Amino acid sequence: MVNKIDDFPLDHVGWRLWDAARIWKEKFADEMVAMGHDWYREARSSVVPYVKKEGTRQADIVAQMGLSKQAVQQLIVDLESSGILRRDPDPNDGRGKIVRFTETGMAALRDSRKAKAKVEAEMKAELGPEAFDGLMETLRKIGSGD
Amino acid sequence: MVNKIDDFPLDHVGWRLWDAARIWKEKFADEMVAMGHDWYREARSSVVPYVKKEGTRQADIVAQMGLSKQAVQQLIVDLESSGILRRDPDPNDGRGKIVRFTETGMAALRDSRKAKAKVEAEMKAELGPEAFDGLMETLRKIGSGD
DNA sequence: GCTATATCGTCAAGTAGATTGACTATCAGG
DNA sequence: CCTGATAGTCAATCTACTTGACGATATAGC
Repeated sequence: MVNKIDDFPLDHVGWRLWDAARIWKEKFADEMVAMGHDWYREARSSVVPYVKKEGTRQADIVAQMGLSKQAVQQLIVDLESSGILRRDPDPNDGRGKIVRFTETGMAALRDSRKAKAKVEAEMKAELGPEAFDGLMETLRKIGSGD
Repeated sequence: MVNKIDDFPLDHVGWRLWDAARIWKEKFADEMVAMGHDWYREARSSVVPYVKKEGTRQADIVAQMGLSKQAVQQLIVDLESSGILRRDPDPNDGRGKIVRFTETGMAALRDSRKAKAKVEAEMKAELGPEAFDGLMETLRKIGSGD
């Protein structure tokens, strides 16, 4: 029987954005786990969108993720030992390594797209297509303004 | 000269929401630091909105934050040693403690409202009032649907 | 009252996801 | 070739949590 907070309401954009993002991630993770991807853990998978089908240089992933190279490496190593990614030496640069999906990783990727599509569809249904599109447009504006 | 990611685009609701939330928090934190609140650090302050002016029982904060009581305690202890919060024994419950703002904390709170208002105003100006209100409405719908 | 059980806060230790620092190997430009 | 920058690695640390164990107090049932 806890009183509602009235003094310092959480009903402001910042909190709402954060909460909506949290809900999305939760639903997505649930979908992934439901499809059998127990390896899927929030942050460990954050590197996945940056790996291209042809493979991506580790340094490029670092540059795009905005994390330290050590942090990115840890994520990659984890996904490597989970059998999702593998790394080959870069033929054009003796220092570099190319990060690629394994076959398992490709399958996981296909499932992650399904999961994403499903969560998006649910949200679209809940909000209505116009509101959903409006949301996307507004969010893009926020992201590009920075 | 990094290629743009085209295979696995990040332009979907989940990522956009997360990114917008991140931008908001960043701006807010910047404002707080600009006002001299160096103590302000993202997570440590997450407990602040749950503390009412009259004081709030620690257990109630725990219940509302959705974290373990130990985690909440750590946050409170940190803010206590930063001089923002203080704790008194609950007169109605020998086990309990009441969390309150110190004078410093009240001042910080007033500034945090200013910061929030400023960031919101900026966002409203950037997006236009209709888009901003639409955003809020949509986000509330997402939050309540869960 | 008395006892069983639950709740409140605390202490301690462990984990996940990041950080910084130090190092080796390699590359690219004078 | 040196010189300096870049790519990746290893190790230690930090922060924000977690779970487990515990003592003190409160509450319900008898």
